[in-house]
Amino acid sequence: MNASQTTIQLDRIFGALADSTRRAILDRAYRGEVTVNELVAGFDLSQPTISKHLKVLERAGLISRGREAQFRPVRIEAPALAGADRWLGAYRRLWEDRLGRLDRVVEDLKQQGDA
Amino acid sequence: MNASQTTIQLDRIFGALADSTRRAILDRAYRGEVTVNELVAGFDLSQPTISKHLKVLERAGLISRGREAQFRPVRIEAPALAGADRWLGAYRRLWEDRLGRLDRVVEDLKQQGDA
DNA sequence: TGGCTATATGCTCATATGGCGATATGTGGC
DNA sequence: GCCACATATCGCCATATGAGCATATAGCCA
Repeated sequence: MNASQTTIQLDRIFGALADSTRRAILDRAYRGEVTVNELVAGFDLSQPTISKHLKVLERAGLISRGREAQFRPVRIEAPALAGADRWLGAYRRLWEDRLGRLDRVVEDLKQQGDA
Repeated sequence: MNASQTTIQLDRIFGALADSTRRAILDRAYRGEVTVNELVAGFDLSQPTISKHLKVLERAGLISRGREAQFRPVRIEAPALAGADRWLGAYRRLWEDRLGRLDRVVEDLKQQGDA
């Protein structure tokens, strides 16, 4: 199951997403390219701290950095997010489709039967 | 964006998913209820270590524990996974639909134009 | 060149995490 | 009540993470 992304990549992707500041940075990058200082202005964290978060996101492949003069604009990267989405997608039938709901009913009945 | 899950819950969910052992435990629980010792047998990790992983998963709401005699069977929980999926879903247009692909083309052109 | 601005890196600190072995707790069966 | 088995918790270690301040690097512009 989920052979398309390496284990370590998924570790990094989910690890990067496990922090609200980094998720907020992604939200911001989703709306368009953004510079480090713009992020610093928006987050009430020091510039080095933001840079460190960006490094985590970059290492996970969730963002890439451009180079425009002395700016290093942050751009969101779809493939890593798509990888996480693909991993989660394998479980989607648990809550999404008719078959999944039916499974849950069966599970619940089994639970109650055992109790 | 993504108001349905609290920040801390998402921190825990993604944090729990950021470990390959825990993802493998979920894979296993997805195929049906499983006991701690069954997991220990399958993972080449000590029983306390597995229990600790289970605690992380439980705290994130990704599993729940039953009680059948002296067993505490592990059951996968859809809502937390669905929460993570919903969060990721907000970005899905980046890689999935026609509009997303068009956006990417525009972005790329803009990039090249700026370079 | 020199100075200004944007960003990165080094250091330190406090806390979190993953692993282990040893041991405690809980539950069913004799 | 006691034993055996399943699971949880404790204490410990090594390493990782997030934060800050101070400082270094890098690119523009005068």
